Amino acid sequence: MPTMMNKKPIKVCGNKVIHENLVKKAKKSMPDDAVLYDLADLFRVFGDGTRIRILHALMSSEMCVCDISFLLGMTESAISHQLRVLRQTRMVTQRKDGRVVYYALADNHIQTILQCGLDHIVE
Amino acid sequence: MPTMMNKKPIKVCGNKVIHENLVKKAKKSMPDDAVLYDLADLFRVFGDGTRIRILHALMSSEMCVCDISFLLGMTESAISHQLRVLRQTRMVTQRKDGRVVYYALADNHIQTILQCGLDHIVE
DNA sequence: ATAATGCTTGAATAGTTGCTCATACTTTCA
DNA sequence: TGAAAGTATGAGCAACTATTCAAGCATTAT
Repeated sequence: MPTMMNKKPIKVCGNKVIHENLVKKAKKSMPDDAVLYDLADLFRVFGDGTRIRILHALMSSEMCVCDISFLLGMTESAISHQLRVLRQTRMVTQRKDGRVVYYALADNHIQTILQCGLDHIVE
Repeated sequence: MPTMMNKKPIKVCGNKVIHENLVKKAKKSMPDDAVLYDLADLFRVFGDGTRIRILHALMSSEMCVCDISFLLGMTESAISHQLRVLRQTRMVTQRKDGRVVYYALADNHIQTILQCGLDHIVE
């Protein structure tokens, strides 16, 4: 299905070839830039190997910083820094018990998005 | 539902508190690191405002570089650079017609993932 | 041919990011 | 009270990234 038939390029916008109708249509269907930037921010948090592994680990069960640190073979400091990012973006929640802090996935949207991506990876 | 009941911290791994059973369970359910890093790479591509807007625009219809450039109010060079990233990660496809190059979403997984994220944004 | 158009590309640069290291905070235990 | 355990945090640095700028390529028009 050729989308472009009888849509000849026409001159607009200072010597640029533009398909006016396509651009208008696209513009109409686009959410506010703010929404799309928020969306990018969301995906950016998932866009790091350490954070993805933390999130996947928490799918199994809540865990403390030590557990995650041991599981991923990384320093507690590095994990704590990433947990902060996940906390600030409300992807995980904290529960303090004595001096141990347990982290858990904030809601099941997180799992859904992760699974969504995994489905694409495995083709 | 307290996940942690009767799971007292035990000493493992050089003076660290570890919930051995939880860590083992998490480790079993974790895909290979390679898979999770690929997943992170996938999300990282979505994790940029310009690329997200390009992808969303292409949900409406295929478009040429000029169109996208005009729609997003950015230089063709900047758009072209990002399109390269999207091309290399097989998220968009090219179709050349004369000196105009039309880009389109590579497959509908892309839309699915985008929608998945949008659902989370709007709560 | 020559010029113009649409797009691509490499280098340069400013901004961002993830980890390390040292330090500090909080809670428990002796 | 002091020490230790678990975690958090700020500074610093190396690695990465997105855009700009200038140049180049391919195709069409003159």
